[in-house]
Amino acid sequence: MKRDTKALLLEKGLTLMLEKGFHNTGIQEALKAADVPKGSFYHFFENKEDFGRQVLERYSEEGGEQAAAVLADPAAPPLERLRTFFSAGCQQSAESGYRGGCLLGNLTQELADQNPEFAEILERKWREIQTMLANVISEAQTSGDVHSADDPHQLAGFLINSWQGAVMRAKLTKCGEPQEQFTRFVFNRILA
Amino acid sequence: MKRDTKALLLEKGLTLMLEKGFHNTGIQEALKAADVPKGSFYHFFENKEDFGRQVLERYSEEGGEQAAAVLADPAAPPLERLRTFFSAGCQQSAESGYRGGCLLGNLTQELADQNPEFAEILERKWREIQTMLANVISEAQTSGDVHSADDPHQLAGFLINSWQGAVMRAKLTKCGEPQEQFTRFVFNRILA
DNA sequence: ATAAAAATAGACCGGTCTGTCTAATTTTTG
DNA sequence: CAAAAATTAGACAGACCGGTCTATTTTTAT
Repeated sequence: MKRDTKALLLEKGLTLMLEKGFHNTGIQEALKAADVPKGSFYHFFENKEDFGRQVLERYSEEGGEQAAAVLADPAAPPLERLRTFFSAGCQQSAESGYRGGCLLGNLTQELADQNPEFAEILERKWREIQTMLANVISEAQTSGDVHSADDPHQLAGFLINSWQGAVMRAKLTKCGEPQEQFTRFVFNRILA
Repeated sequence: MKRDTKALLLEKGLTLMLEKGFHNTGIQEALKAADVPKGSFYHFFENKEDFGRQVLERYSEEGGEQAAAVLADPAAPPLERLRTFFSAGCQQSAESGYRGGCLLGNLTQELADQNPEFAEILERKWREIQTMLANVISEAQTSGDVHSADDPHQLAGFLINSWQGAVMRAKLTKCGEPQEQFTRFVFNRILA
């Protein structure tokens, strides 16, 4: 039984695309990192775009599961789940040395204007997260943990967009301050 | 008297890099757009990185002047200046058809992990904006327009990062909602 | 065991990339 | 006007890009 070549390629591709972006990541580069010949690549993937799509799919599935495990956890009160969600993000950024950031954010910035099909996928992913957040906010509102009477979906949109801005700035400054600042303002001034 | 070739190249380069990013913009492409031969490019610029730096410099100088004109306008009360600043951003995004976004944000996302020298320049630019915002916030606090007693520089950081997240999402959805949402939450829930 | 299918292997193609080089031309300056 | 400097001109180089193609090897199914 041998190692799954396709999964290995997706894994290496994820690492590379996270740090270097889509255009600046070469197929040969991923191939070399995985020690796999070119023939295999075009056996498993149609072309580079297909590869990128699958890398994104894999990333967002994994991230989505993680997020769902936190945000839909019935054992914790909704506001605490929100805190856990964002502090997990802070932790992950720190663990990676503030490199790479968020693939969803990176590809959005790079491809939103360049590739309509990709853009559609990306927007769908954002909405998935936004919906998860909106549900928790809604719960927190009915439970009284959150006093803001804002529309949950709008508030969720504001949070996820703002958060992404903080992640980007953290990638630039290589420190946790932007994300921690975000957390502080959100939980002390907006929710709460 | 002939048109300044260097300025023309920078102009075309800005347009291209705004929409396509740094790596995905070719020198030949900019040359063709400006109808200028290659010899001129390497006469005016050391290399592609130098070109990118100068494009960024030109963009941020112009943007900085615009921002300063609004944020440091002694004729308007500080809170109103803040409103004007962000609503001008909304308007510019709309006018461009939500294409391109913000060069500072785009290059940050693309180059933060790739080019330390570039990263340093970018962070300096962000801090310039952040400082301008912090000054207005500070004014608004002492004038009583803003009740939040948060540290102006931290609040300014939160605002500019969040705003950038909204700009990115707007570029993806091709609509003004993210930025308008940002404005609503900031002025109704955080300031005010 | 054997036929069919899946996966591996890498040479090769046309195109594009950044960057170099020499020469011609234009502009400026003494 | 002439010498010097600035600019324009574009062929060329070498590397790398995504993608194709044929052949071989490995695995699976009968």
